[in-house]
Amino acid sequence: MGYNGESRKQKAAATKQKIYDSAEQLLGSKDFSEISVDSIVKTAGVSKGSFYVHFTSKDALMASLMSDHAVKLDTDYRSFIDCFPDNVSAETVLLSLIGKIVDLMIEEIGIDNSKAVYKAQISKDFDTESITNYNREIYKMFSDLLERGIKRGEFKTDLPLDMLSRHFMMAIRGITYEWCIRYPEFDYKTEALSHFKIMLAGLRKSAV
Amino acid sequence: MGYNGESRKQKAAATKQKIYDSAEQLLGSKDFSEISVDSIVKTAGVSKGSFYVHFTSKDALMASLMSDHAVKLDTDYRSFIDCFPDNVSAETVLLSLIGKIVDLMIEEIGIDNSKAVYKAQISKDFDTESITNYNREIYKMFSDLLERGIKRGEFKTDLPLDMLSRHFMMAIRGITYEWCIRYPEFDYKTEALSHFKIMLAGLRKSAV
Amino acid sequence: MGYNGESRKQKAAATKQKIYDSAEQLLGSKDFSEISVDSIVKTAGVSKGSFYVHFTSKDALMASLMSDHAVKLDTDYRSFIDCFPDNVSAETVLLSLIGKIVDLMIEEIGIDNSKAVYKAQISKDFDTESITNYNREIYKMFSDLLERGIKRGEFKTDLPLDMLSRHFMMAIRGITYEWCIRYPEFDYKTEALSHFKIMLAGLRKSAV
Amino acid sequence: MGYNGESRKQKAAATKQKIYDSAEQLLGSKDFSEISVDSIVKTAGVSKGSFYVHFTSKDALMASLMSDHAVKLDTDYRSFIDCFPDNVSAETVLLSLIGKIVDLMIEEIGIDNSKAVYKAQISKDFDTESITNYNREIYKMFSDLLERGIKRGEFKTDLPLDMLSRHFMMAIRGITYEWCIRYPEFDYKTEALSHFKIMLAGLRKSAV
DNA sequence: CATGAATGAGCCTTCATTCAT
DNA sequence: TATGAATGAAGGCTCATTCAT
Repeated sequence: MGYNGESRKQKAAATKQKIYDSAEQLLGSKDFSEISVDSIVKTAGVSKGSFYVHFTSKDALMASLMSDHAVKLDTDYRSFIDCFPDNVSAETVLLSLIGKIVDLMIEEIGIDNSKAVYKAQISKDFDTESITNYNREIYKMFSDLLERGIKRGEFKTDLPLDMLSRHFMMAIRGITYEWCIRYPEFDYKTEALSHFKIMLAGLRKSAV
Repeated sequence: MGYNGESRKQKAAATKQKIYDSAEQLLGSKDFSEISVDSIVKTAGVSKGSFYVHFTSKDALMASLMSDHAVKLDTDYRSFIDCFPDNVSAETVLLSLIGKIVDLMIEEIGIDNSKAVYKAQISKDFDTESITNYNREIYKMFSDLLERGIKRGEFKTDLPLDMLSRHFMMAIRGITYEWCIRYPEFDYKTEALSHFKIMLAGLRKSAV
Repeated sequence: MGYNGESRKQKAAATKQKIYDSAEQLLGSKDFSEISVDSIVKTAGVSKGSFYVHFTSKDALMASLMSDHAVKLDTDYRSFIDCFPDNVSAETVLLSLIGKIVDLMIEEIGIDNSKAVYKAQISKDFDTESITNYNREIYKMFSDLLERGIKRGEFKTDLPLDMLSRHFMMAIRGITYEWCIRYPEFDYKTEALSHFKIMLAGLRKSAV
Repeated sequence: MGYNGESRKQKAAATKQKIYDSAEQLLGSKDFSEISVDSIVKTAGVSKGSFYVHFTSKDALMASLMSDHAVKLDTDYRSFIDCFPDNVSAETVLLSLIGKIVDLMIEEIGIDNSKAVYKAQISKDFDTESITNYNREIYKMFSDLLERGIKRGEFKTDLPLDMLSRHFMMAIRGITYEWCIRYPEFDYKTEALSHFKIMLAGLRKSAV
């Protein structure tokens, strides 16, 4: 019986994962509102009833999906930043982080999920709290690096730190949005680096 | 009879406008795909049949909505730019244009239509040609002003003009997106001006 | 004023005719239930209101259409029959009539109207009295010719005249139905003549 | 659980049958295009959603309806023919087959389904492949019997076998069509037998 | 846990008809 | 007569969700 229970748990987890994976896969080629529970369970090869055993609703699944990505990204970013020695300039680390963000967006998230996220945030299709939290984390990283740069005299600015970070957030978002709507012609990484070079130049000898 | 004919036409136009306005209003609180023709005609207080008398489809109405705004904005921007005397610095005009864009977004388009537009572009729910045209126009204005600034020696940069303009487009988009998802807490105009001051500073004594 | 009244009448008649012609034209390429009043008035270039000025309903127009064809055909058949001299054998006239019927079906009615008629009779889409009358007329012609043939000793049969005529009606109908569903591969005329040769042979030396 | 599963399947099958039967029933009094899914489910006493659980579309249901009848008829005809001893004349078997066809049309198919079939074939409302197959089967039976008759010297004819069979098909169709539009006054069986007696007489001592 | 039949509101669109002008 | 805007009932179909087994 104990064994049986274990087996059932494993099976249940497997079922949940199958649904999860299928949803992610479908989200790749379609829009949130275009994906039906039917299509998810069909792709997963499970019954519709199973879906509602593991997820309270379609929205809940989507929110869960987002959350997982966000957590993964947070971890990746943090460990990326932590690898830089202290003597590296804030500007260098910031540009590296931009590059890393772009890399992960392309490789980990993918264009379709990115679109989904950007749409979701605007239309509040489902709970986007996890995304918001995730943004807060990136925001904090920008903030830390900018603070370090200011303390070291790399940057000069009259703007408060949180506003400055927000500008960085908005910039990366603008570029990513452009990527979403101009894909695949848009050279995401080149544009991002180029864009932030302008911004960082504006901070170096600031007249703001 | 001439008068009567006029009266009927007026009534018809009024009906069309009612539908139009209702759609715009609903687009505020909801997503395009969440708005039903039913809800539009109910809000407008007309029959569903009337909807299809005046618009060939739901998509057509939405496209029409977008197009009208775009045309109006183009005109406004152009006449705004043309008002500046030649001796005004490109930086001043650029910052003024940013301010003007923000003003029009807030007053003419409104937060809800803005959301709709941003979503529409990502999901290609319907024909976004008018939006594309509109963007092309703003892009051209940025390009013209930046070119003038470079010729006059205000800006120094190694970047080609079209890339520079694109960075401006992306920046304004990033800020507007932020406004869309942070409304009403977000101070759209202040953030926009502040942001572009950084970017323009980055162009003034360029190390890019 | 008198002239004016005349002019209006003419105009009205013209409008009616335009509607009429358009309906006929559309009936050529589409099915009765697939033709909308909208499409008719659009083709005719008149308003929808006009349609209901001249026809009480869509059904009424269709019935009228059928009736006109039927009357025209009746006249054609009768005058065709009357052209034969008395000394021509009944069999010859009968076969000629079959040929004539086929010719008129192909040239005057057309495959699409034929289909429409055959469908209409079964589903009673609209008033088919005119068709029934038309059939009665053909029936009468068959009856007359068969009677003549029997009187002259061409045919021998125990069957009553009306039953015999009905068999002819059914046969021509079966062949026409086949034409309707096998068009354009089906050789209507050849098949029809061949079919009736068998039937007439069955009457010549009857064991029925 | 095994039993329960069976019970569920049975219930599902019952629902499908209810929908099926309702469609058949409605097809009696109305035209295919006049029957709505709404009316079917209302008659069946199930939800509209259920309809689409069991049938992929309205067309699919209709095609299924046709197909089932056709398969049943094919089987019936064949076993009927096979019962005759070899020494029975082809004419006798042919007339018996006509009688059998009429019997089955009246008892198994019914006037309403017959109408539906005849309409369907003309308007190609839905997939009529099953009907075509069914016709092919009857056609083959006619062909086999006629061939036997010719070989035995019962029939003499210059016409090729396939044309002869087609004439039989057209004849039975013409009579059935008459039944469809003259029901209930029309004596289907009597007329059919009488008709084919004429045709067979025409083949016995052929002058064709 | 797993199943999948059942639900019914909702979707966009079409259409014959009416009626004020 | 002529117009065409207005109507609202259908139309076929989808879909997230429930629940008995």
